[in-house]
Amino acid sequence: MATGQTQEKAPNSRPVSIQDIASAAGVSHSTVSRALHNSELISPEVRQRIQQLAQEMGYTPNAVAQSLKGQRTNTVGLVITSISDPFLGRVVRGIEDVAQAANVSVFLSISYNDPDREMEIIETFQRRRVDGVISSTSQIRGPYYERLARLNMPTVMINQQAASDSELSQLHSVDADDYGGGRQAVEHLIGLGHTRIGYLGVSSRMASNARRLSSYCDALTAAGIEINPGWIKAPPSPYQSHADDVATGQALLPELLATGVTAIFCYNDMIAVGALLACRELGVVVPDHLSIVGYDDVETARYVTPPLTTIHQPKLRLGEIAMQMLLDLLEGRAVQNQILPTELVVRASTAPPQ
Amino acid sequence: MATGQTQEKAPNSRPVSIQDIASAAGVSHSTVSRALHNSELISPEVRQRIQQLAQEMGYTPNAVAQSLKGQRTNTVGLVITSISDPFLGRVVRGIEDVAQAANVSVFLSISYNDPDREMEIIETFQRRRVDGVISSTSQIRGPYYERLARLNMPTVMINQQAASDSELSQLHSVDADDYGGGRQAVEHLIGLGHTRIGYLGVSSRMASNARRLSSYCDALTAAGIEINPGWIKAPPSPYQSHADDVATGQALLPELLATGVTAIFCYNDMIAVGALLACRELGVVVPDHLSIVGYDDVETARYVTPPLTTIHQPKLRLGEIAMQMLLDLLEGRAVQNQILPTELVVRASTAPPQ
DNA sequence: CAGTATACTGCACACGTGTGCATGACTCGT
DNA sequence: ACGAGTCATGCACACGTGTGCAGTATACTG
Repeated sequence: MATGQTQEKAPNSRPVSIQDIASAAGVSHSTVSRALHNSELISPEVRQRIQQLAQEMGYTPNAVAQSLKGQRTNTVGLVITSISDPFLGRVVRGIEDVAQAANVSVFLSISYNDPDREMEIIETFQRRRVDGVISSTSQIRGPYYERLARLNMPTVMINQQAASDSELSQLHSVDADDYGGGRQAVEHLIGLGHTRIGYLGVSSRMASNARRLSSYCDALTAAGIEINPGWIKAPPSPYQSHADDVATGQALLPELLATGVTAIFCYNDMIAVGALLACRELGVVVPDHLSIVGYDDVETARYVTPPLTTIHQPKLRLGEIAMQMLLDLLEGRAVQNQILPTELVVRASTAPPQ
Repeated sequence: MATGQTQEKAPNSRPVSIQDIASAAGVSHSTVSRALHNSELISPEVRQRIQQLAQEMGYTPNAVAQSLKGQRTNTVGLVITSISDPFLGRVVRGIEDVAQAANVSVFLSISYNDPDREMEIIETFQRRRVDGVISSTSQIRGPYYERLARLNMPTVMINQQAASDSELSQLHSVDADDYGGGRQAVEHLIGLGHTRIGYLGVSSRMASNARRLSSYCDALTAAGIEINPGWIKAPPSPYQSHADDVATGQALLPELLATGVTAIFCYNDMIAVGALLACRELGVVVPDHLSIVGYDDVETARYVTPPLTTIHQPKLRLGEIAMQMLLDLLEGRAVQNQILPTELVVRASTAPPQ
C-alpha cells in the first residue's frame, strides 16, 4: 500500500542528533558540533563532509538542547488582552516582524484582562525561560509589578507608561502620547466652534482613560470653557474584547446626548462606532446634529458611515519599537523609554455645530 | 541606596535549580525532584519541607530542561497569514483558549502569504521541537505539503480541506463548509427574486475561492439561470492583509455593476465592505439598487451601513476544534477531519430587486 | 635528527531534570 | 538476636548540545 515515500525515517523514530551524525562519520560529536558551526578548528575537508552528511540525514538542530546549554532561549513572551482587538493586531504584527528578523520566536498568550490569568501566563513564561516579556495588558498594578520585577526578566510594556511611575529597573515602556492625542482631538472640536463637548470613556483601562480625560479637561479649561461633570461618562463596563466597547458606546450615547452636547470625544474608535450605531437608531445625523471623534485610527474607522475622524496611533511602530527595545536589553544596551506622537485624522464625522 | 528589596537574588544570578534546593536541604537532587512531584517514595515530612523550601527560594521548574528530558515540549506552532485579519483573530482565540487550558504554549508566526517565509517558519518550529503545528495559510501547496509531511509532525490545517486531497497521514483538517455556505448565500439572493447575480472573488486564495465559486454556479444552474462569465470577477490581486481585500472590492465593483447585475455575492466581508464604499461613491443605494452578501460574518459586518447580510463561519469553534484535534493526535487518539456547517445571517444589505 | 610550533580531534564536563536500580536504615516476627 | 521485609534515599545515567583542555600527528625550524 504505502510505498515507502520517506524511507529515511521510521514513523516514530527520534530526530537525528549530532551524535547520530558522529557515528555515521566515524568522528566524535564534538567534531560534528564544531563542523556545523564552521569552526576553524576543524579541517575544511572534514567540515564539508560532515555538513553534507548532516544535510543528507535530514538533521535539524535541537533548539531545546541549545537553550539548555546556553543562557538564551531566543524566545519572548507576549501577553495581550484580546487578540481580536484591531488595535493590538497591528501592534502584534510589528512585534512579530522584528522578532522574526532577529530569529527569536514569540509565545502568544491572551489574558482577557483577567489579573489571575495574567499571573499564570507570566509564570508559564518564566518556566519556559523566555528571554523577555512584552506586555500590552492594561490591568496590571501594584502587586503585579513587584512580581514582575522579581522575576528578573527584561520587560517592555506598551501604552502603559509604567516605568515613569516606578523605580523598578526591569520595567521599560513605549507609549503613544495619550495626553497629546487627547488634546489634538478636543482642540479640533473646539476649533470647529463646539463649546458643549462630552467625553465617552471607560473605567476598565484606568491609566490611559485618565490621561485622555485629563487632556480633555485641560483643553476645555485652556479655551475658557467650564467643565460640566455631566458631560463625562466612564461607567464600570466589562472589557474582554472590543465588542464590549461597541456595546458601551451604544448604551451610553442617549444619556450623554440628553445633556445637550454637540460633540463627543470617545476613548477609542470602537466606542465611537457604538455611538454611531446609537445615533442611527435615534435618527441623529452625524456630523450635522452631532460631531464624533474617536481614538486609535483602527481600520474599521474608515469603513463606517460616516468615516470617523480620529486620533492615529502609530500601532505598527509601537510594536516594532517594543521588540527592538527588548532585543537591545538582551544585548545589554541601554534603552530609553519612548513616547510617540499621535496624529489627528480628519474624516467625515466632525463638522461645525449648527 | 537600593535597600535590598529582593535580597534573595543577586541581579544576574541564574534562577534556582533543584540542585540548589538539594544543597540547601542536605539531600540529593533526585529527592527534590521526587518531592516536588509528590512522589510516594519520599516521606511526607521531607516532602513538605522541600516543597516549602522551594517556595521560599522562589523556585520555578525549568521547562526547557523538562522538554529535553521528556519527549514532549508542550508547545505548538501556529502559522497564519495575517494577524489583523478579523477572521483569523477569532480563530486564534479559540486555539489559544484550548491550548491554555491544556497547559501548552503557542508559538505565533505570521507568513504574509509568502511561501519562502512559510518554509522558514516551519523550519524554526522543527528546531524548537514543537509537538505539532496548526496552519491557517491558504497558499501552501505541493512541495510544502511534502515538506510538512516529512517533518513527521502532527499538523492540523484550518479551512484547507487538505487531507481529503492528499494521502499524507500527518495532515488533518477542520473546515467550515465553503460549498454549503456559498449555496446558502446565492440561494438567499435567488429567493429574493434576483436573477442577475455577480460573483466578486479573489485569486490569491485559490482553493476556497474555487469552492465558493462552484457553489455559486451550481445554485444558479439549479435555479435554471444561465451563467454569464462576465458576472464572475476574480482578479489576480495581492493579499497580505484584509485591507487589500477592501481595495479589491472597491476597485472591481464599477465594472461588475456595468454588466447589469442586481445582486453580488462576495468572497468575504472585507471585499463586500470595499464594494459598499464604491457604491457610496457612485451614489448606488444598497440594498435598493443593489443587494450585497458577504462571507465570514466578521464583526465589522455589523458596523457598516447598511449592516451586511453574510454567511457566518464558526470561527471560534474552528480554532477550538483544531487545537483539540491536535491534542488528541498527541495523545495517540484517532481523529476525524471535520467540516462545520455555516449559517446565513440576514441583515440589511439585501432586498428584492426593484 | 631533535625540538618546537601548528593543526586537528577527542575526552570529559556542563546545562537542569527525571528515573531505574542499588543501597542503606529501620521494623517486625520468631 | 538474626533474617526478612519495607521504606526512604542516593547513585548514575540519559536527553542533545557546546566548549576548555589535553592529546596526537604532522610540519617546520635550526
